[in-house]
Amino acid sequence: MAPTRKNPTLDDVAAQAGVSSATVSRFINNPEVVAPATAERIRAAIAATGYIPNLLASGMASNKSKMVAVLIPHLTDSIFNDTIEAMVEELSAAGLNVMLGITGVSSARTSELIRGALSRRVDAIISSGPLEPEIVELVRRSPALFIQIWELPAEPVGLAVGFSHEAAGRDMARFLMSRGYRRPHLITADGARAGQRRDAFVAEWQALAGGEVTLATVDIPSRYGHARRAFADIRRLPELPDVVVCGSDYLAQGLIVEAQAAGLRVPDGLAVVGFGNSSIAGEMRPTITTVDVDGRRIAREAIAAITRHAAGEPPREQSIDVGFRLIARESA
Amino acid sequence: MAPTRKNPTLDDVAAQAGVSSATVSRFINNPEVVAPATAERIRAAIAATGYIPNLLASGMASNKSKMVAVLIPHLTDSIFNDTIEAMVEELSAAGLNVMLGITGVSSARTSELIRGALSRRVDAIISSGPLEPEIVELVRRSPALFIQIWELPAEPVGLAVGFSHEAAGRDMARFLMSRGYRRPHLITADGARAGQRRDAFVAEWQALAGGEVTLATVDIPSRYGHARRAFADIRRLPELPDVVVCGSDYLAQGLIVEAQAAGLRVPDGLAVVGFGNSSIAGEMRPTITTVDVDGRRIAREAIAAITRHAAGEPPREQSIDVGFRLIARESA
DNA sequence: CGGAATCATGCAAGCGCTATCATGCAGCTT
DNA sequence: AAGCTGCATGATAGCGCTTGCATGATTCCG
Repeated sequence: MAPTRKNPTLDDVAAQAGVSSATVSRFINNPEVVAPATAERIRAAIAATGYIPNLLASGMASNKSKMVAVLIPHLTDSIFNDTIEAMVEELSAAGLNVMLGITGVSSARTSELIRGALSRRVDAIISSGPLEPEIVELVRRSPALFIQIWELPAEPVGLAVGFSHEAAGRDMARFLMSRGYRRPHLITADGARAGQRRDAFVAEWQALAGGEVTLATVDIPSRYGHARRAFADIRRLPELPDVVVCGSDYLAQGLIVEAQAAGLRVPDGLAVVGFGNSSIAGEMRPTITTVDVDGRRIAREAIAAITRHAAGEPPREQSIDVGFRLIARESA
Repeated sequence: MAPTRKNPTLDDVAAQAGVSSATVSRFINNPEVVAPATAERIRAAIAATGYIPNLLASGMASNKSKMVAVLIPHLTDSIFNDTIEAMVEELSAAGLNVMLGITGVSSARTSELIRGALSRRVDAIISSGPLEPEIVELVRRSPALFIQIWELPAEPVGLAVGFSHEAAGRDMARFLMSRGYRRPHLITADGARAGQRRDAFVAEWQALAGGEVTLATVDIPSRYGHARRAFADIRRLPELPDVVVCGSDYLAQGLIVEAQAAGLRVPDGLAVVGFGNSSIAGEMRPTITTVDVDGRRIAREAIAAITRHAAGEPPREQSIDVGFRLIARESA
């Protein structure tokens, strides 16, 4: 093992460069405020000493950590992944580090992770899903910016960046009706957002005087693996639906595979729609009709807000609706 | 907005409980060393003040951050996701927070992220993939434990937890040969590990006096979306292969879909094998023959090592081979 | 050409915690 | 009863950085 000699500190660099540590600190955080000649000496000193800044000390002194917590329900087969990948990339590009938490479906777990994030004095927390009331209080009085994504609560805790799941459900109902489908079957993940889409779909469908809607629920997340059971359940219905509305493209993909394996043609024998416009949706055979959500835009809006917040600017708005786009493809 | 009054500190809690801050600190880190009665008073004081520990200060004073960096190439369609999800869960359970970095294919990006992690004085860095030589040096002299996963380099920088990609390639060659396949086509992601598997496969295949092996390369990660082009390329080969060896189950899945869409039966018309035993592999129609890697075991071994390292124990070994398992299913 | 304005830098006081050492007080032993 | 051991707690010195204020050196302009 190499000798773990102590890390060089700001003072070491300062001594080497013949300036005070304050100047080195300024150089690091704001290079243009130091004189060019000094800057050059400091640059050289940093290289010579192999200095690595200590962000713990920095965060402690400045009371900002340049870190943001990203809390997601799942990683595998998640409809969120594009958003999260975009988020992490954009955050890194903005010089912010990401603290990742996986909440599962438990709001207790979420609370725990939020506490942890607050312990680290994160600059912002990006989350989604239900919150315990006491944690809302905690978050409210913390200086960290709280951002809820993929949803637009009536009263956001901090900022919300998402879209209306009701509108998405409603639009899908109209779309399928206009395409001539009459017996939709909804497979919904057991969560709040999916429930909103489902309820809005059903309400709109009935308003349009459509036929009976059958419903099924799967565990969160709505994933490929649920397809076998979901399809078996469909076969047991008294009357076969003509279109299946899935909570994710992964589930939709699984259903298509099952349907085809059972000898049904998609969409003629059974149509299928997904949700999220995951990369597979456009590649599946048949390509999957779905709802596109611009994850990268969500990421960008969130990060712009964080940047403004960090600069001390007051929040501009409480929620940002990034909308969604229904993409009609081959599967329905 | 709620009044952002200052966060209570250890001293506030101490005053409230009528003890010194040192005792409160001890209580937090090691509850059993304080007298039960005192402990109770402190517990009450923490609740009363709404104290949230400041892990930045803690980390700075103790020189350990209770944070580990996890660096992965991708999030979407990644063969790693199960491992990462397990990793994050197990780390959280062990009271460690996760700093996530997405490296892409660039080792420069990896270096940058490692520097960032070192800046935060992480207790460990979990990474995979190629490293720039200078960063190896940096990591070597840092007190953080460096763990390479999903591979077993000849000379690990710190600890390696993975399996032999050569062995995996070799075993797959033997398996396919024994099944009677004669014209394999390999679709390999453009990365080191996949390359090792490919080379070992080819070498073994030739040693077994098998027929010609055709090769193709796709971008990292080896994902579903590559399937269309990959399949089109296969059709253009002078002679159709009898089995396609894919770099991931996602790609394998895509190929099966393409093959079926083209009227080929899998495995009779064209067999397909994947890699990684992702959740879809066992659910696809036909189910996918693949290589299983125990991601959760990798996570657990890594975390056990981190825990020991944090406790000051010397490292037990340089690399841990978790092996792999070839799972024969319907697709080949 | 003198005083004001501007600029680059230094000084030093923390930020909130941990860890070492010291201290006082019980409970034992002989 | 005197001395000792062990335990629970207190006092305190940093950990490495940022930042407001002070300072000295330039520059500017009437």
